[in-house]
Amino acid sequence: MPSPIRVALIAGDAPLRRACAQLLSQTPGFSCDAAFGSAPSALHGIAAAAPDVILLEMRLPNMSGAACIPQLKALLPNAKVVMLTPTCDRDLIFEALEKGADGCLLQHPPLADVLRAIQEVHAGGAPMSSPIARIVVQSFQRPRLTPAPLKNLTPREEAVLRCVSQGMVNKEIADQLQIAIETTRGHLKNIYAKLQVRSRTEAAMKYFR
Amino acid sequence: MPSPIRVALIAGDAPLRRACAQLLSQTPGFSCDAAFGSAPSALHGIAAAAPDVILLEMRLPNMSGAACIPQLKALLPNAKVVMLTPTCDRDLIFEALEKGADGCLLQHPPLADVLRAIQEVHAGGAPMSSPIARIVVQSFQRPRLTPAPLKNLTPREEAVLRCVSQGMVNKEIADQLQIAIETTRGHLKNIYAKLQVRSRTEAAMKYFR
DNA sequence: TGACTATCCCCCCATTCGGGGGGGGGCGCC
DNA sequence: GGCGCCCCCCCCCGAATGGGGGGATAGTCA
Repeated sequence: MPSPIRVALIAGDAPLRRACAQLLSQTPGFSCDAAFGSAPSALHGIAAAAPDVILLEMRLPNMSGAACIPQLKALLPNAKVVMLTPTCDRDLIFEALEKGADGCLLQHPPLADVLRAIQEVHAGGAPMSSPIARIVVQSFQRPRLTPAPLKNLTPREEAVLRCVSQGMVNKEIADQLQIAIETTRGHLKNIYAKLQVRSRTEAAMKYFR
Repeated sequence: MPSPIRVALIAGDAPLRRACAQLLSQTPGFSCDAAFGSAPSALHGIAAAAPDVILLEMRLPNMSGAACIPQLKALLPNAKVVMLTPTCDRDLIFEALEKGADGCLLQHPPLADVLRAIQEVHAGGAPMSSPIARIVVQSFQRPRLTPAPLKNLTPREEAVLRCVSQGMVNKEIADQLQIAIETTRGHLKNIYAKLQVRSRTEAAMKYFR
């Protein structure tokens, strides 16, 4: 029989913490080795518990849960971090993932799912509650939702704009595209008009938003 | 009893197609209304089947599966698309998600998971096989590997740069930050030096890489 | 055939930009 | 107290930019 998955809890919400701890202690294959109510106490004591998986509540007193992920990862490079979020707030989720969270669950509804999520993250997966997974997947689609407004650019104009977005000046663009500087400027004027902007920087930002 | 989830299959791999179709037909709550071996035949006949969920193999003869997602979505705006991918190729996965896939499964191992994935995607989730979810989550972490090079900017310089990246000209930045134009220019000079760039556009692109 | 568009090139002109100087005052550190 | 850094302001100057004209060629489409 494999050794249990060692889990640590960091949650300001005491009932949640107790419920998780109890669940983990009572379920074969899991052990709850540490539970903390705040980020500082966790950062101070968690190394001793050496957990495989850390359940981390997003909203902690004094400190965002996401903010302490890097420090947790520094202390325990091999531990997996699963966030518990009260809401589907995009910014919250993205911040946590960017900081290095390995999974992200809604903390409200089914605590039973937590067990499967722990197994999954421990096995190298990235468990996410359905609504969160949806948000994450949609974040890939958004960049493509607005190709139309600048798709009325002609191929040549697009090429010019691509050069602009690489920081080239008009002369460099002209050389690159083998055209006269005046032609480059002509294309740029059209681009500005079509994109409703006044400067190359604005155009570049629209191109690479 | 709810009506079954109507599923359509698009897969060049005949054994896979047969296995899925059989599984779906035999499981209560699901129905397999259409199965196609290629993208063109699917695009031609799928509207009649009006599926709720489309299982789409990534590698199709003549055409990438991802490439036909937009057309499928155009034909059936409410249908959810779940990709079946033979490998964990990053580019393949990201392409599919960007084109509008709602979920992504490894096609090899457990066909049983397909049923849960169909339910999940139909309920508004975004089912992903563990390794794929992991890749997706990790894609959020990489962008943060390079915040340092421009973190040596002072707070004021960062504010100026943020304004620049919104397309503002020096005068507007000065007004916004309540400073003189010459001060704005001074900050900009420092920013260019620190970021090793020669123009506001280049700086803006580095800021919002 | 004419209308339309994309692509290319040229002119002028006022403004802005980038790069180079020069200051000052404030704050923290050694 | 000196030193470094940040923040603020000013000068000059040449080049780049944006906005306004103009026109030429070629291809598509009705």
